[in-house]
This record gives sequence, structure tokens and C-alpha cells, in this order.
Amino acid sequence: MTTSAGSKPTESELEILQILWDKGACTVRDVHEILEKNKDAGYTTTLKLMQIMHEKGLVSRDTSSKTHIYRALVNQEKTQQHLVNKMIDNVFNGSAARLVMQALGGHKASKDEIDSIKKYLDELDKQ
Amino acid sequence: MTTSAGSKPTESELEILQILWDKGACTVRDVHEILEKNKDAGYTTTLKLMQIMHEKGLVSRDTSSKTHIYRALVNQEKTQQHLVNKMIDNVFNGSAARLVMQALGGHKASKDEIDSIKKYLDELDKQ
DNA sequence: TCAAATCTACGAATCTATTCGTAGATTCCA
DNA sequence: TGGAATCTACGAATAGATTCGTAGATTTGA
Repeated sequence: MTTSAGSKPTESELEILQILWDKGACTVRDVHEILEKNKDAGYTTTLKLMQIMHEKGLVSRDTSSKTHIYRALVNQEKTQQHLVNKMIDNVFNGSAARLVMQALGGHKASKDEIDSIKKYLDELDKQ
Repeated sequence: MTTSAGSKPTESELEILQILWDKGACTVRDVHEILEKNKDAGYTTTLKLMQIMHEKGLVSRDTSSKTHIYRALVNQEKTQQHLVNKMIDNVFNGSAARLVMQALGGHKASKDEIDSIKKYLDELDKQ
């Protein structure tokens, strides 16, 4: 298997990617202000992280104005897929079903969520 | 929430826990020989890891004979639950359903697996 | 205009995980 | 019995992630 760029973001990088996936394009300050709500770290820490992410190819950077603008370069679904597959292998001995049950059992999925999963399973069955 | 001991094993620790959960009780050599199949690391590396895990309370150790015997102290389901919940929060913005679909979509669950998940969902619905 | 605020760049400190070498004790077996 | 094999303990090297201080450039606004 080829090791695609950014296949394994760190925890901090993932926090930032979440924000970029959600917001689309952000300055360091945008990201930092959202991060601050949950953790407390200095501005330059966020800056440094995003610079490193740029070096790694996780994000793009528009430097045309003084305040740079960042965007996620890695795909959200692919990243999620990669992380889930790793968890299935590392934590559930390769059984996707066991992960699913654990996820639904502990996390109190809503009735709506459960219904949408059922529909999804029916679709899978048809193929 | 209280931070229970061993709630967050590292990758290497998880590899070892998998083995202990599977085998029950192992010496360092037992574990090391299994690990060696997939990665290549020295014996003392495995030893050191298991010593650290003992310090952290992840495993118990029987030292009554020269060759120590290790057992997992943390519960497999609870550890899995904890890791899955973390992933739901960190990677799927709190949506268990999205994790489930991603898991099933990418991992080619078998028909049997899908059926057992459906049954499981029906059970959840009844409650 | 010019001081305050804001931004980037960069280097370094810190922390954690991982790896391994070496020493000393015990066990094994020819 | 005595050397080889095996085990634990321990310290230290390495590597990666995270954090922050400081310096210098640019922008803002009174």
C-alpha cells in the first residue's frame, strides 16, 4: 500500500482539520479562537501547528495577503476511512461488526440515527 | 468524568493488550514471539514496554518465579468503548452513525456481519 | 504620524513514546 | 560443575509531538 500524504494526522492536527473541514477556509486566528474554547494553548502554538501541517501537505496556504489563509488539503472521508480501518484492525481484531456494536451500544445513538443506519444496511444488502 | 487508569493505552501498549486479552496470561517471551511476526523489535523493547504497562496499572505481574507472568488488568470492552467514543468525538463530530457507515462502507463487511448488526439494531429499537 | 496591535518565522524547551545496550542474577544442561 | 542461555532491571539514546518566547515585519487607529 502506498503511504499517501497526511494519512495519519496527529491528534492536534485532527482537531485543526475538523475546523477546516467545517469552515472551509480559515486564518490562524479563526482556528485558534475555536480551539481555545476547548483547550488552552497560546496563539503561536496554533500557528506552529498549522505551519507544520502545511509542510506535511495536510493543508494549503494562501499567502497573498499578510494574514495567511489555510484550507484542508486532505479529504475528510478518506481520512476518516483510514482512521476507522486502523481502529478496526488495531482494536477490534479486524471485525467491523464488533466496532459497530460497540459504537452503538455505548454512545446512545438516537432513534433517527439507528433508522438511517438500517436504511444504509439495506442498501448494502442489495448490492 | 473520572480518568480511569489505563483509559488511554498507546499503540504499542494496545498491541500487547490484544495479545494478553487473547491468550490470558503470558510471559514477556510469549508476547514477544507473537509481536515479532508483525514488527521487528528487540526482546528488551518488549520487556520494557510491559514493565511500563505494569507501572501504569495496565497489566498485573506474577513474580513468584524468575520468569514473570503478565495478565491484562484493563477490561477489553471498556477499553474498546473508550477508544471508539474518542474517535466518534474527535473524528466524526460526535455522530456514531457516521462512524458506523464509514466502517461498513470501507471495510467490506460480510453478509453475516451485516445481518448480525441488523439484529442488534432491532434489539436496540425495542428498548 | 507613530505607538499599539497583529502577524509570521524560527529556534528551543519540554514531554511522551519507543528502542536498545549493558549489567547482574538465575536457570539449564552437557 | 561451569559455561551458555535466559531473565529482569535500569539508564540512556532517539524520535516525534507539542508548547512557547522572541524577533522582526506589517497593519491599524487615535
